[in-house]
Amino acid sequence: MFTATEENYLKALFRLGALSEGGKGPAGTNELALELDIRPATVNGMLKKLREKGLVEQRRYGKILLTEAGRLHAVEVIRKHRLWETFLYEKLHFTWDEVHDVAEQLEHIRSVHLTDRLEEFLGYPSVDPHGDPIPDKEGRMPPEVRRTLAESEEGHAGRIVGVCDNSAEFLQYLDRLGLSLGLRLTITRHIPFDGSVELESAGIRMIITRKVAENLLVD
Amino acid sequence: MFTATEENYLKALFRLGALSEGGKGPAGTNELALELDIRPATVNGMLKKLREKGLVEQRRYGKILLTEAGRLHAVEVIRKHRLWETFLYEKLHFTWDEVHDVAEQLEHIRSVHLTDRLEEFLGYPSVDPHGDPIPDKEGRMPPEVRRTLAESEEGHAGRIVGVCDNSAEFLQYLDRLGLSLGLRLTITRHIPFDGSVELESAGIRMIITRKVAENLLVD
DNA sequence: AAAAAAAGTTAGACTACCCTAATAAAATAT
DNA sequence: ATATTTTATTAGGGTAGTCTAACTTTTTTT
Ligand SMILES: [Mn+2]
Ligand SMILES: [Mn+2]
Ligand SMILES: [Mn+2]
Ligand SMILES: [Mn+2]
Repeated sequence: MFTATEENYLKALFRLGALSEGGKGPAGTNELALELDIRPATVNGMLKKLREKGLVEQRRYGKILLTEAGRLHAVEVIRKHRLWETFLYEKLHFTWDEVHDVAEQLEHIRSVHLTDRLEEFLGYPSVDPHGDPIPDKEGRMPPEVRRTLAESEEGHAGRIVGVCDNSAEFLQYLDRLGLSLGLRLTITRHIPFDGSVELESAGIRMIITRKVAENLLVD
Repeated sequence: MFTATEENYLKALFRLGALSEGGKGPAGTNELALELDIRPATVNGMLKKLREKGLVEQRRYGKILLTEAGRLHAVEVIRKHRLWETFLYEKLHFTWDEVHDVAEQLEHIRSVHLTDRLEEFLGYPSVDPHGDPIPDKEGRMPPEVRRTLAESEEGHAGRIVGVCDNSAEFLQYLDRLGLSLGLRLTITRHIPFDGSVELESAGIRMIITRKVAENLLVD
């Protein structure tokens, strides 16, 4: 039905929020090209195909919107990606910085039966190893209404429920800092000087940079 | 390193026994084309590339032999294929006629770490759901010295340890006959008239056609 | 409103993989 | 030893996906 390449374009558009509602709004050719690390000229050609397949809507020189069919398929690929990441993490004991690259391949395996059995085998998980929600079979995904640590007020207590940046670089840094999903913490102070955030967890006080705080989600 | 297409060519050559020793000997272009269901002209072009990559040896108008590098990679792909089939069968409860098609996709996922962890997760299985041996990390595969039911003598008692034909059509037929891997049976009679084989298993007598008998392996 | 910058498109080329039709070489049969 | 058949190769063409360089349209700045 769809090639791995087409699926990656759809996923990138979804990530950029190219939805008629709920998202950041339509994306542009250059923006999409940047996201995919592919040249705009190439993206332009692929968009023609995606339009013809009814997966995106775009007027000449205009912005790109995912159609309902496009959105549904993007979510299906994201569902597979996150289920595979969960499998790698829970069953094969990959670390959370190792799962993404392999899931990037596994997400393109075509077999509805496989996806559903995998989901069952994993016990119908609701989030992947990075705290991202896993869409259900019908493409429903719980809306993410999570605040970053940077925008939570002083005194707030909660758990780390997700990360915004899934790069191995960032995740390994978190491991080094001793920060992982589910960790309970309290924000003790926002430091005005450089935006650093002071927090306390399990009786230990620590300071993280603003950049780290912006990429951590808390409940 | 290698594309999925290249891997399928190597696997087909291995299946045809294009080894310098142990196999049926070198394969021809047409034979390989038939195996892959691709036209000889196309195969001819791909062979040029495989030669340049040092995976096969072939003189102009000559037969095709896998090099050591080619053989090793073919076995690596077969290893992945059989491990995935085992995973689908053991963990996701696929039936033995459903596993092959999905494994045909999964075998091309690139990650040595994944293969090794999967093998560990499965408990280092020695055979896949069809009784075919699973090569180890170093590419060693126990030689298959198994006899078909058709060539075993009357009175022989043993277990079904494998099938020659992995098609869903054949495997579903076996299910219908109540024949599965590990089943103990005794050959009671070879019927000269049409080559059918009469056998007895768990106190039940049954007759299978010659074609079925030729595709069942016993120990 | 004109100039400059940014965004989007077109043209032409390349690799990977596939095809059919025609041709050349090798193997087999007469 | 030819003739026939089989096998292998070449020539030319197609789709998918990528690139660079040049060009056009839209947006932003002055
Ligand atoms: Mn991921
Ligand atoms: Mn992908
Ligand atoms: Mn198989
Ligand atoms: Mn394959």
